[in-house]
Amino acid sequence: MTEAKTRRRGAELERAILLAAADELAEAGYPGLTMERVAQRAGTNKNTIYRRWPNRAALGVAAYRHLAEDTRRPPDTGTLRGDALGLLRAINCDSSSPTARILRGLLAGVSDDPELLAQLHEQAGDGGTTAWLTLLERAVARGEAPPEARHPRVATAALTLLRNEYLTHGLTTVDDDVLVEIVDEVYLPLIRGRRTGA
Amino acid sequence: MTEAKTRRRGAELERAILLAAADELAEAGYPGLTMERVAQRAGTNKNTIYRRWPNRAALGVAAYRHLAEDTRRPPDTGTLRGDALGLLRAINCDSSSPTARILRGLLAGVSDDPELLAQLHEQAGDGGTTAWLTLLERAVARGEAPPEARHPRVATAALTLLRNEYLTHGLTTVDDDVLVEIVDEVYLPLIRGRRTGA
DNA sequence: AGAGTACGGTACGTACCGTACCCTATCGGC
DNA sequence: GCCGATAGGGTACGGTACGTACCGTACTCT
Repeated sequence: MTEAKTRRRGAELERAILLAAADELAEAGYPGLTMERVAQRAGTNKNTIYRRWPNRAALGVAAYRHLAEDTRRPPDTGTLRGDALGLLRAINCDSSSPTARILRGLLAGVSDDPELLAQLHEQAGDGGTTAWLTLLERAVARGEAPPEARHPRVATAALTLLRNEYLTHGLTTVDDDVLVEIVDEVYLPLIRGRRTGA
Repeated sequence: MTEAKTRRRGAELERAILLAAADELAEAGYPGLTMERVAQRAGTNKNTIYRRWPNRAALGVAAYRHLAEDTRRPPDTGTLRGDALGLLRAINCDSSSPTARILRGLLAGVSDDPELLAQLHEQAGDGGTTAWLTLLERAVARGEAPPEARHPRVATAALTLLRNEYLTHGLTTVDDDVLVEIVDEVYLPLIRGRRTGA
């Protein structure tokens, strides 16, 4: 029936598997990502999957890349506050429903594999560092922030606080009040306070 | 042989189970915490464990309380910088070897149980809020920090950054340089920046 | 056309969760 | 000091999922 088409190979098949895995991740989270279901959904079998990824965790991380497409183009609202809040809201929106749960599961699943954990960190964490830095650059150019503010750990502090909210509270979407609080009570004071001469 | 003693019951048995579970957690992490091993180590059987905790996640969270004894008495060094750094170092020390991995595993394992997640959050996260607030109070009293700094999200910002380091980098112990950077580049500027009139 | 390779199907071994069943030791009341 | 009720101990079981092995088959490349 549906098998009338030609047998897929190589990259095409690999994309199909990753797509199926990403769908399963979105529907059932990492704990619900089973090799058998992925194989069935992709119209293939476990054998083929294990030829490409050594275990479930590796497949999970690879599939996660397809879910967490980096859509972090920093907004340009004219003020640091607006930019920061906009970026947080964008992240909170597209990182909305299942992502936090999936990320928690993956973080646990790759506990014993430093390489996978590094991949995951690059994907979920510091992928956005440059966005935050350019956002700060603009604020510096406007004279709104001191040049000393351009520090990676400072730039991403707001993101770190937001991610902490996801990870420890188990929330899928953070209330907008929290985003405002992070920006007004932490991020902006932090930038202000990095002016030298204090 | 070793069974010559009397059969344990109630609280005594419960403590033995929790102790065994905590040991297993420390040795093999949450993924390695199996009911059978815990039962064997405690000298009992799964039956008895399931009479007390409904599932593995609940047992894991309960056992975690025994591992993460809250030893956060804020140090008193006379400066905010010294206090904050001391508290971070204390946390980094006793939260050293396996705790990050265990916490990652538990966070994932309780994903679908809000009550357990709340327990875990209370234990691992905001249990230290008061310590950070008293630390800030002293700084305010010394005139070293503005009164506006006494805000929960501000007070625990350093802890949040440290925990983020644990969770996303998979590190068991964070390098002291990172602690210094968190305090000097983020925490102290943040406190400074919360002075009004800026 | 033929060798080599990649895919598909399936069955298997292992591990572990959670449950059921039954026996036995201990406790509290009398 | 006996006796039912309760709680602990032992074991076996169903169910699920990971990861592996084996083998037949389609495709590719020369």
